[in-house]
Amino acid sequence: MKIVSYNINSLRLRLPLLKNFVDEINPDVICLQETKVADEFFPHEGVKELGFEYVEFSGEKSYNGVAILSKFPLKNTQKIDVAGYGHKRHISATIEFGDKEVELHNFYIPAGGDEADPKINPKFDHKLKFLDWMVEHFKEKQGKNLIIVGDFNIAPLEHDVWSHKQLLKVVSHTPIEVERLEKIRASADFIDTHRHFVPESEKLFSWWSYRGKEPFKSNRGRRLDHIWCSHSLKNHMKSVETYQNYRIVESPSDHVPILTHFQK
DNA sequence: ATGACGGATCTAATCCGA
Repeated sequence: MKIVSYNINSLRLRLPLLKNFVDEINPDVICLQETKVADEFFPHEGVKELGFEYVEFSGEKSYNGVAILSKFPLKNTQKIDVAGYGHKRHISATIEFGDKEVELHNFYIPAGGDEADPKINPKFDHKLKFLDWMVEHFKEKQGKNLIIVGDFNIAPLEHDVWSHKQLLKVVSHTPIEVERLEKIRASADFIDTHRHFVPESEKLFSWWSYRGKEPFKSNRGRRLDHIWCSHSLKNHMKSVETYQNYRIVESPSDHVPILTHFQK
């Protein structure tokens, strides 16, 4: 089972790009973030042409929005208004994987604004509340088969950013966020699937700013997108991919698709 | 490198991302 997480930054605009990706990679499940489309305008036809029979989504106009496209049935779909802000940033479903029932959660964690201080920056306060909610939520789910993916908007490790020193005070890499993320990871003993396969000493990015014409020239990227699984799936992990070339296609998202291949 | 870009929206100039 190939599971993809992709912050697509407008599903309708990038349907052709997504089609290319699906034709090239043939994933079984795609979790999208920043679909930027209200549910009544969801592009059903275009998505159907991608070849996914099971589609669930939770969107809003202009901002946020998440979706799961799957070749396997999606059961018990849930859309949670995390921390009560009314944003469409979560969708989950249960998928059968061999003899296991896997609970798949797709998150678009708030970016958090500019200032890493919840007292003066309501967006950072929102981000921390969102992360705290996740800690409590997954504490209750210990022992389940879990896969949680998405744009977490946090690059936790030194080599998840282009310059650890220069980004220590930049939202996405501040110690306060990184500690919260580690709490979530510990809450249900998750494995960071990409770092399971890619050594921590190796730079690994999934996002590059739109500013600057050639993102790989300076390579000032960050690893903001993640696929985690519970230990019960550890022996099923086969490989991971980060499709960096999708940052330099025509009209790219500022994020690239990432993939984890689980085998039965 | 706190924005030089890019997306969506009451198609102009504004909000937002990270």
